[in-house]
Amino acid sequence: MSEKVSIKEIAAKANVSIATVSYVLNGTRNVRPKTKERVLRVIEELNYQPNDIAKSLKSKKTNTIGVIAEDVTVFNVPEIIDGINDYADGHDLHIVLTNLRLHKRVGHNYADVEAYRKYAANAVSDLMAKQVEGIIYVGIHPRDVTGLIDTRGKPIVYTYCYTQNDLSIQYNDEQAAYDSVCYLHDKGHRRIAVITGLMDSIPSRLRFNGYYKAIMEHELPFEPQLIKVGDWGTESGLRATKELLELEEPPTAVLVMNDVMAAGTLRAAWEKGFRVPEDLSIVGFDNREFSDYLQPRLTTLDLPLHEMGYSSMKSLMRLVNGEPAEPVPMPLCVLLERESVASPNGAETS
Amino acid sequence: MSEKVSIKEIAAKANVSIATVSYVLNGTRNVRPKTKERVLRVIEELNYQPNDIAKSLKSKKTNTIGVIAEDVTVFNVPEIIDGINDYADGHDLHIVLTNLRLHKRVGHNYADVEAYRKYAANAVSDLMAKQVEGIIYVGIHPRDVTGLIDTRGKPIVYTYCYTQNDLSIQYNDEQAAYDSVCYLHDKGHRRIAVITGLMDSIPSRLRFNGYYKAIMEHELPFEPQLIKVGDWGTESGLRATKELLELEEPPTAVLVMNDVMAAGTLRAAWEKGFRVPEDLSIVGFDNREFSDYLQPRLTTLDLPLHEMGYSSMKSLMRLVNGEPAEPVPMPLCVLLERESVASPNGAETS
DNA sequence: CGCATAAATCTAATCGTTTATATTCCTGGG
DNA sequence: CCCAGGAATATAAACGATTAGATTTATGCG
Repeated sequence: MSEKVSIKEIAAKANVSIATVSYVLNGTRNVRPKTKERVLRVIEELNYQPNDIAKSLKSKKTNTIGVIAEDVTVFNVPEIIDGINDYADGHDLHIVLTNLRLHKRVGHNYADVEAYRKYAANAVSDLMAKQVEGIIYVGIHPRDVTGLIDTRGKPIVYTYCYTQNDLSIQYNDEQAAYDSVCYLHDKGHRRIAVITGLMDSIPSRLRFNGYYKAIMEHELPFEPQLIKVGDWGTESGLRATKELLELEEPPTAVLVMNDVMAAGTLRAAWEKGFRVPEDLSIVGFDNREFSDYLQPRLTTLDLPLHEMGYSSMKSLMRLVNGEPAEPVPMPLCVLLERESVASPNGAETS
Repeated sequence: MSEKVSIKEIAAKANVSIATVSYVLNGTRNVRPKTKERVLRVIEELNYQPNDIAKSLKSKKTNTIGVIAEDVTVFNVPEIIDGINDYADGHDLHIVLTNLRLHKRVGHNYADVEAYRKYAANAVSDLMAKQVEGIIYVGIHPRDVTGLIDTRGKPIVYTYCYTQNDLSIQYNDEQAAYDSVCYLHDKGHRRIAVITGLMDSIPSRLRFNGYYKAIMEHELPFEPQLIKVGDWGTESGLRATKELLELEEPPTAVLVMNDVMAAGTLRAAWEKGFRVPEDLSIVGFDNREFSDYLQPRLTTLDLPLHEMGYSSMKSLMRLVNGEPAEPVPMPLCVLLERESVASPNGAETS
């Protein structure tokens, strides 16, 4: 009912032209105070609500950006979206969210890019039709998605995944692994093992680089038997840890490349009769919520997800506004010290 | 560059009127095959992309609904959004997501409704301006939000929270608690304790109703010392459980009203030397992801979050289409049997 | 008081579609 | 071969705003 009030009705009732109404609405031009007040009153009376659709049509600006998430239910995505929203809120921007629902549609077979290229393509053309100003693509697992998406020249920024030709925001995996090995070294550890994720994944390799670099720099033993390859699952963490603890000379600390596997590590230690952190120190990765409920509470690396989202939006808006892309420093992980790390056998902190 | 092709350019190049182009695009009227083909070819050549903004302006339909989430980073929200998206995908609908970011803005003080009424109001008027067809409001904690939002007559459906005047989709808390007590009874348990959340929360009360009802129906002991009030936090679960286990006659099973507290229960049992499930059976609530990493893996109630989202959208679209609201059966939780429940002391399953 | 000039307001075109209505083009039967 | 009548297509008016440019109104100064 009150749906139908447009500036035309306002204009009629206030005895001015629609242009004048527009001027008072936007302050685009001077309007005599008397007139302005009159118009404002009518706007109030008629409970006028602006219509952004019409505005967008004329102005060719929608102040809307499209977010394509491969799967919003994956643990890191909501926090990234939160960061995107944070920026959007502060800049009068709106988000059209497209959820590809990859897990539900193609299971865990991310390698089969063709299978969901069409989902992405559909999402993109829908968003284009909606005249979004740009697109943010949120991958669920870090990997190279070059060529997955054609935006026909509209700005796009990727996050949590890699791409060759476009801007992509990803946290510094290598640095994080490096930092945590240094941290363990500082605590006095010398035999530091690592349990990786699947080695065909980019972050596994980057994190391993960080581990390797730190080991070399501190001239610590780099022994193949201290390197275990997991598959990101909790069972693999359990198995790998058991192998480590059965070594003649077991490590005193282990860097585990995600918290899920670290949960398995904890269990293995318990089963083998190793106390954590007294006999074995553990650093996890991801700061999953449950890592704080584990026993002991897990020391782990917090991912800068909010910052990634925020930063993606910021970069995207530069592109949207035609400014040149500027290099974005990689967001850093931060080590959360909780209870799963101690100095080994009464060794003193160096 | 190729941005600017509209049906006008198509019309010109194909030597037809814009109306004809529109007809072939929408199949609204018959078009001679020859003409149709010609138009289609030009569309292809010029790489025409439709403009939904213009379409919406004329047709007064945006096929867009607004989702207001109090906080997308809260564990249950993404799954609800996923359900919303699932419905949207199948019905050519789009989602404008507004994230109120309540945790970040007002901390955990949800009681201070006034503090975020303005956020909600802003979100609503933005969405109205964008001409969404309806709104879904996703609360973060189940509570009554009546009067929080004025949509000026546009359809709105609430989920995960309660409201007096509008439609609200919430799962069946009472039934879930009832079912799990019956399940424990079936397993042979007779002394069944409960650890509630804060008792000023609606789900705590509903779940307690379910517990009470089942206890009464099976004529089980209803003793005050078997009822512990927690605060949803893991520490409170730990404390409450210790008290239970220190009882002269401790319970053989306990229903814990969320998995976070249940993690504390597990820890308490371990500290007190009770084996789970041999000496103490535990049923949690929420099916948080980590409940599967606990030791033993936690038997818990899975929340029908996806269904709630899907169902909210379905109900909303009925309203949008002017159909009468129809009663929606409350989505049900489902008990996931894992490892934290067994029959007590060799008692046999009844 | 009259007029130049500045300030306020209005007119009308436009954005990219849809869709009544008008017009033109075919088709086939007499 | 003509014409009625239906099929195909074109014209033009919306939808609700913005914004040049035209027009009107107010202001100040000689």
